[in-house]
Formats: sequence, structure tokens, C-alpha cells
Amino acid sequence: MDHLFEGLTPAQRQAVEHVEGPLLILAGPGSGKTRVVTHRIAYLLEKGAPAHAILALTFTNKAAEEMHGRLERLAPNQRVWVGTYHRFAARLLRKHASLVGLQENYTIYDADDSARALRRVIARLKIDLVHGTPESVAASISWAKNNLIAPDEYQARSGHPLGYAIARIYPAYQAELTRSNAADFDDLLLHVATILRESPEVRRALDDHFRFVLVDEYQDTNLAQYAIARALSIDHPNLAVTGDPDQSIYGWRGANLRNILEFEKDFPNVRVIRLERNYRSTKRILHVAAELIAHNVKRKEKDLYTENGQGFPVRLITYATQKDEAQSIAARIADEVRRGARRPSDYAVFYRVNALSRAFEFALREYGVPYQMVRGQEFFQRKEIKDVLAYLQLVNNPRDDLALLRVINAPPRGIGKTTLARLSDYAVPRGLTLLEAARDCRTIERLTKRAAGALAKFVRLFDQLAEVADAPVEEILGHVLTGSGYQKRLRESQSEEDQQRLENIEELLTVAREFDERSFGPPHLEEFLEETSLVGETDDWEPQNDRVTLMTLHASKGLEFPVVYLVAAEEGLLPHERSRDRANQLEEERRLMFVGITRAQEELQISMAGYRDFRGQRKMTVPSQFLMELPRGEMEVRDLTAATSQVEPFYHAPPVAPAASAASVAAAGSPPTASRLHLTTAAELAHGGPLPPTAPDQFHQGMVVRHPHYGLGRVVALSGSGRERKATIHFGSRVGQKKFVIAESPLRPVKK
DNA sequence: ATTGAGAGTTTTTTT
DNA sequence: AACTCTCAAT
Repeated sequence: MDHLFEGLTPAQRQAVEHVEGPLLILAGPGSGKTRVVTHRIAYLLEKGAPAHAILALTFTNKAAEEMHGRLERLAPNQRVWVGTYHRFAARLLRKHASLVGLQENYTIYDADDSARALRRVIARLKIDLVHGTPESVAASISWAKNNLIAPDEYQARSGHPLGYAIARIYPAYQAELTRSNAADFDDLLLHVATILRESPEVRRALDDHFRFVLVDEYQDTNLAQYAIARALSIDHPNLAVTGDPDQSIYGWRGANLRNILEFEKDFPNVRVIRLERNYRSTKRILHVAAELIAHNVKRKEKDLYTENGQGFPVRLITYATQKDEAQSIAARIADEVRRGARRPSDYAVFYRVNALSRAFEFALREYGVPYQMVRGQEFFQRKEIKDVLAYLQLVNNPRDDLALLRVINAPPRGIGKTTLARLSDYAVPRGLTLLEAARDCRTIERLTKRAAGALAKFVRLFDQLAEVADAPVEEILGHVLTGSGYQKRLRESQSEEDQQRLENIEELLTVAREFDERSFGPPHLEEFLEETSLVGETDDWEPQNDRVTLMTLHASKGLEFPVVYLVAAEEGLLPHERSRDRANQLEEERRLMFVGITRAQEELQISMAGYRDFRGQRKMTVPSQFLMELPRGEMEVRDLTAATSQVEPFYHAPPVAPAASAASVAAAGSPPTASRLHLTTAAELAHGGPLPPTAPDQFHQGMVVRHPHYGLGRVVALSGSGRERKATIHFGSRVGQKKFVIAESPLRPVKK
């Protein structure tokens, strides 16, 4: 057990040894918090706590993975539940869906889906949002949900012009979700909190099951999340939370600082441990951070200190233009890497908004420096991916009207606006889903013959897909792609864009295949869908990739890098213009900058540009007010407004890194493609032994193959792995579909 | 019903 | 600048 305490300070050790009762760990940046938490879990396990009794909740997938990885090294193969709040809630909701009027196969709507649903509701209610947009309504509803205000409890606050509209829209929106058997992100938390409040048996059982609950980034907890953690810690109040009020940057999502500032009131006998020693940064960096954050009024004073060296002065640089800023940074990185002083992965560039990444991507590519951009969601947000996933969603949950609307005319089937309006007019008064209504298409008088025919055909497609709903996900996906004609349409298209879409769909097939391989027992469609809606692309960020990291300040939380470039420290961006009016929002922006600064281990550069291009316009900038709050004595301040850098690219990326071409933009932005494909192949080689005469991996979704007896056919769907890999082939209408185990079949790919 | 052109708008941050 | 939405032409 000693290995768990090795190298820990007394304070850290106390935290690790704490077993029973509430615990609050106030951990400054770089104070070894994750280490303490994982060691404590390992300690609990060694003390005999069963793994399933431990629940660790994080805020982001990235944090969950980090924790899980470290835990795996300390205590291998222990099945401790480590995951995000949303994932945990999604699982619980699966089990107890009926308590809140849902079925276990409910669909999770992402922000985009819920915006669509909301727009439909607003249109149906014929509400004219005089002083507002659907987005602002969505924000208000989200706020209400995060604060556990149910649809019927929502009261228009005086002075809120949208209030009355929202008081009408919110219940209707919620009814729409329930009717569609769907939950939005906020619902996952709200529903679970409701279940825990209204069903004492369930609450007690879960409280009893999860004896030890840990919450990371507690300062970012909103009321719904707080209610969940609290409800699980009543009979067994072993709730341990870690957090740092100075790093609370999710106020806009309903995070309530109160939760951490008053934890001690909620749990009177709480043990408070402060971790104030910083192991990460140099003295100078830490000092700059401390000076900045001291300007916040609403905070608990904290003494950050470090035994690390002074380090280099923090650089504060003003460039002439955005282009100069990006180019000099790229040039400097390229130079240091070329000289062997550092590796690309030592560097990170942080910006306030994603839109700023472009200039840096461009410059880094120009200098041949490999980079990876951490960007939320992206992959799963793409049109073609959402379309294809919507088919799966509909198969999984036929009540999902939104999914139906998305796919019913993608690819075009001649089912347009008018037909859908008529269908909806038929469905709504009868309480039918759109799919059910479509089944009645022959009896709906107002529909044209043509429309009815198209609908009937779609229903037939759905029924065919429903038949394979229990197959491995990759196989279902295959049937979707062929059956719907989606893949065919893209394949026949001439446009470059559609070819890219095809590749993205290939990628989705790979994701599905990996999911199938990873599952214990038969893969479950609904689990796949849960995973894809709750996991952003962010999670593909690989620290071991030797690339420069580009990310938003928000995404940087919890990470550390030897060299940090914090760019675009300008008024309107940092602090962002939308947070200037309210004092506490301004403080949150300051905390955001604090988070960014404290990611740096050895070197930090903060920069701004005199001019910045934004939305096509070039505008003169104003330095961030935060810059005035930094201690100039520690810093090297330079104004390069007059200078313009003119350096040739000289560093050339190693072969693994993408070359500078149009295609590599995507590759650099979304590393998964190559690595995923590669990993799958390797795994299969290990798994399947010597390869059969026909390598299963030669077969791809949609390709043409030859069978000695049946002749030419096309691959409809694939599933399984290694020797087990099976292919469903369509040989034309006379023969129909046949399924083969590839390794034992005489099938051969046909070269084009 | 579908497509294409023009107008208008935009995301701050994430699950 | 890039994206979405609306409206008119096919």
C-alpha cells in the first residue's frame, strides 16, 4: 500500500487516506489533484471497497478518460464507474425511464436536434418571438432545466420580455420530447434528479449501491448535478468533491459557484483539505496567474506557491496583425523543433473562440509543423453523419419524429414540405407518430397518389431495417446505407464534397465496427447511439501524438503543456463581448484566462494583434483589460507592431504527419481516420492468426464482388471481425441477398 | 418537388 | 468569410 503514498505531501496523503464521510478538496491548478483522486480510489479498493461501489463523476469525457487511464495503471481491471455526469445519467435513465414517461430506448437529442424540435414547437404554437430568437428560448429552457425547474413550474419573471412566451413554449417543447421518446442533454440530468427525488426506493437503492461518490471539477456543478450527487450521498454520505472556485468557467451552463462555496454548510462535518502547492509551473508563471486572479472579488483567497524555479519571464507580445501573430508563433515553434530544443507536442495554442483557430492552422501548416486541433463534436455534427445516424435512431426508437423528418427525404424521395405538413395534420390530432401516420398513407385522402406511394415505399424501407435491428451495428449501418440509397447517391455524385462525405461515412462504419468489437456480448444499437451522442471528437485528442495542440481555453482545463501560447488577448474576445456587461461574467472570463495561464509549465506567451480579421472585416483591436492586471515586473513586454516577420518554412514534418495538401487539413483536424483504421487492422491480425485466402479486410461497404456461382454482387453490409467477418451480398433481384463468412467463401473483390 | 441564387446571420465556451 | 434560410424558377 506504500506505493500509494510515495512522494505525496502530508496534505495529499490526508486526502488519499480519507475513507468515510464528506470530503472537500480545494485544489489549486497543478496541485496534483487527479493524482490524489486516483490514489484515493486505489486506496479505497485496497481497503476492501468493492469496485462497483465507487462512482467517479467528471465533467468532460477528456477528464474521465484521463482518470480512468491513471486508475488503470494503479489498480488494473477494477470496474470502477468513471464517467461524465451525462453518461452516468443516461445509463440510469435507461433503467428507470418509465418513471419520467420515457421508454428505455429513448433518443438523446444533441443541441442541434433540440433546436430543431424547439423550432417546430414554436411554429406549431404560432408564437411570434418579438424580442428573441429560438436560441435565446433554448438558453432559457436550458437554464430552467439546469436549475430543476419543471415545465409546469416555470414562471415568467417580470422584466423578462420573453418570459411569457417561454412559459408556454417550455411545456410544449417538453411534451414534444416525451412524445418522441427523446431527452435533450439537460433532460438527462433533470430526469435523473427527478427520479431520485420522487422515487425514494430507487434513491435508496442507488445510494446504497454507490457507497463512495467522487465529483471532479465540483465548481462547475449545476443544481441538477448537485442534486444527483447529493441524493446519492444521504445514507452513505461519503461524497468527495474536488474543485477550485478560481477555475469555474461554466457559469453559462448553469454551474453554480454556490455549490462549492457552501459545500461546508451542506455537509457540516466535512473534512476540508487544501492543496495549494503547485507542481506544474515556474514561479513566474504562477505569480502572473495569481496576480490576475486576485482581481476577482468573489473568491476564496488562496495561497498558491511552488518550489519550482523562477523560469523564463512571461512574454507579452503585441503583433501588428493576426497573420503576424500566427506566423511568428509558428516560426518560433518550427525553429525550436528543428533545433531539437523541443518536440511539437510540447506546445499548445489557446484561444477564446474556435473561429480563431484558422490563422494558426494555416501558419502551422505553412511551416510544416504537425498539429492537432481539439474541437468539440465536429465529426458527429456533419450532415451526412447526422443523416445516417438518424436512420439508426429511427430504427432504435420509431417514435422519434425528428429523426424521421431528417431521413424521410434524404436522399430525395419526392416527399416534400406539403406532404409532410399533410401527414402531420393527420398525425397530431390522432396522437400518432409520423411513422404510424405514414403507415396509413393509403387512407389519408389529402395525399396525392404519388406522395402516398413514396411514403409507402419509405415505410417498407423502415420495416426492412427494423428486421435487422438486433444485428451488429456495422451491419445495420450497411443495410441503412444500401437500403436507403444514401451511399449510392453519393457515389454517383461528381462533386468533391460528396466524395469527402463518402469517406466520412466509411469512418462511421469503422466507428461502428470498433464498437461491435468492443462490446461484451451482442452489440446494442441504443448503446452505440448513446455513445455517439455523448462523445465529442474532443476525446480523440491524443497526448502521445507528437503534434502541437490547438484548442479553446475551455477545452484546456485539466491539461498541461511545457509551452503555452495564449493568443488574441483583446477586448471583445477575452473578455468576450457577450460577458462585458455583467460583473460576474467578467470574473468568469478572468478565471478563464487564469485557467489558460496555469496550464503552462515552463514557458508562457500571451499575445494580441493590433488588427484582427473577423467575419470578413479587419478591425483595430483594443488590448484586453486583463493585460493591465498582470505584473509587468515578471514579464518581457514587446511591441512588434512595426516589425513584420518574413521567414521561410524550414522544418518538415515526419512521414506520419500529414503533408500540406487540401486533404490533409481534414486529416490534421481529425486524426481518428488513419489511426482508427490502422488500429483495427493490427487488432485483427493479432486476433485472427494467419489470414485466410480472401482477406476479410479487402471487403468494403458497397463494393462489387464476384461469386463463382451467383456472379456479380454488391456488398450490402459487413459485420464481425477476423475469420468471423461476414458479408451480406446482393446479387440482383433474381438471386437476392446472401450472407457469407468471408474467410470461407469463394468471394473475390472485383477490380475496377 | 427540387434546385439554385440571393439575402441575411453568425457561436463563446460543452455535454 | 462561411453558413443557413428564403424565395423564385424549373
